[in-house]
Amino acid sequence: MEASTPTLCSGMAPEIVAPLEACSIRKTYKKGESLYLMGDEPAGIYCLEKGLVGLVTVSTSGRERLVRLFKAGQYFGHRSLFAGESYHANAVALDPVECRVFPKKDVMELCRKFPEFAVGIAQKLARELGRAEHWLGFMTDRQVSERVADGLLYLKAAHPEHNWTRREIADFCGTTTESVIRTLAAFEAEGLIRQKGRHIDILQREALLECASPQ
Amino acid sequence: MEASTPTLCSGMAPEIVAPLEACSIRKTYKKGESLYLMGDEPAGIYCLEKGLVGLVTVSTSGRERLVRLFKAGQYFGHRSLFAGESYHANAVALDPVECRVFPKKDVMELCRKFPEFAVGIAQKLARELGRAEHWLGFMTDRQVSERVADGLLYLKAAHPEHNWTRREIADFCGTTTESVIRTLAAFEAEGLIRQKGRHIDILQREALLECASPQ
DNA sequence: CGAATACTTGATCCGCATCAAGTGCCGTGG
DNA sequence: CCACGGCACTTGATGCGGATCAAGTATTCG
Repeated sequence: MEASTPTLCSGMAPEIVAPLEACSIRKTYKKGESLYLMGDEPAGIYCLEKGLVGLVTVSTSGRERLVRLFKAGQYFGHRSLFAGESYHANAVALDPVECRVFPKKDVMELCRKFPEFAVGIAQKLARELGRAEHWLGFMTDRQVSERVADGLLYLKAAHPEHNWTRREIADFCGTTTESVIRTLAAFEAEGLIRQKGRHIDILQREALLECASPQ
Repeated sequence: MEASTPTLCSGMAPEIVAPLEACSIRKTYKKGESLYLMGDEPAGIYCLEKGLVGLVTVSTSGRERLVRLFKAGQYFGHRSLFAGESYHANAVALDPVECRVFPKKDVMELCRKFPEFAVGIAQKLARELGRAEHWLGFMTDRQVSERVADGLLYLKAAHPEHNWTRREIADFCGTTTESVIRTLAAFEAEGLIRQKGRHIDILQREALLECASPQ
C-alpha cells in the first residue's frame, strides 16, 4: 500500500551526493532522547541511518500524540524547513538512533540545482498530508477499537522490527493505554492476535481489517 | 498568523505565466457541486478565481469531514498530483465557484524549468501538513466546546465572507450539528458571540481563545 | 409557493476517559 | 548479586461528555 520511501539523495548522481555527504553531521541518540523540540528553529534535514524516530505533539493538557514515524532510510525535519516555520512537534528516539544532519543551506542549494529533488520532497509531503487528513476523519468517526485495529496493522506493517508499547499504540491511535489494553485483550479473546508481554502477533489480518472498518 | 498564500504563478515572470494561462481551462460550479471526487485521477491544479471550495472526506459510516479550505487566489488539487495518488477527498463548492485548471503536464514542466515553483508547492504542502497534524492531536484531546471555539475563530478569520452553517462548522470540528448548536448557544449566553440566523459575530475574541485552550 | 434543507430543543444511553490500586518487569547502583 | 525505583502493564469501579434519536420550527432556494 505504502510506496517505497526515498532517502534524501536517492537517484542522485555520486558527484552530487559526495559533497553533500561531506558537509553532513553524524549524530547518535539514546532511546527516549529528543532530537529536537517543538518551537526549535529547523537546522536542516535529518537522515536516519539506524533506529526509529517518532514525531510527537504535546497538547496543553500534557497528552502526547504520535503523528508520524521514521525508520532507517527515511528523512525528517523537512516539513518545518520547507514551511519556513519552527518545529511543530518533538522528534523522539523510540529506539537508539544514528543519523546525519544535512544543513539547511545545502539542502536549499540542492533544490535550486536539481528541481527533481524539490519535487521529491513535495511528493513525500503530499503523501504525509494524505495520511494525516485520512486520520483526521478517522479520529472522530471511529470507535477506539476500530482505531486500534487499524493503528496496530499500520504500525506492525510499517515498523515490524519495533516492539510497540501499549502507550505508543495509544498515543498513535488517540486514546489511552487502558483502552488499548482492553481492546487488545478483546482481540486476543477472539483469536485475532496473540500477545505475550511486549510481543504482539497478528493471527488474522483479514478479520482485524474488518474490525478497523466494519461496513 | 497564517502567512499570505501564493497563487499558482505568483512571482513568475509574465513571459512564463502567459503560455501557462493560455493552456488553462476555465470552469464554473454551482454551490454544492463537486469539482472532483475521491478516487478520481488528478487532472491538474485548480486555481480558484472566485468562491470557496472545501475538501471533504467521507467515512464508510457516511460522516463527512471538512479537512481543508480554499478561497480566491489559492490553488488546490496539488496534493494528489505530487503524491502520484488519486484524490483522497471530494472537492465541493461551498459557494459558487470560478476556477482555472492547469493541466498536469504543464505544471510538471514548470517544476522542471523553475525549481522555485516546486519549492513553493512544497512550502504550501508543508504548512498544510503542519495544520493537519496540529488538528490530529486536537481532535482527541479537546472537548467539543474547545474545538468549536477554535474552529469558529479559524473559519471566521480565514474566510470571513462566508456564512458558515452549523453543519459545516460541525464537519470542520469533528462533531455533530446538534453539539455545535448547543455550544454556540452556551457561548452566546456568556456573551462571547452573537448569532442571528446564519450570521455569527465574535464579540470577545480573547475569551473565545481562552475557551479553545484553557490552561 | 412548496420542498428541501437548515436549525433547534429535549430525552436517552453508552463508550471510554478517568481514577484507583494493584502486579509484573527491567536496569542500575550499592 | 540482590534490592530498589521506576516504568509498563493490568483490572475494576465510576461518571459524564456527547452521539444518537425524535420531533418540530424556521429558512432558503428553485
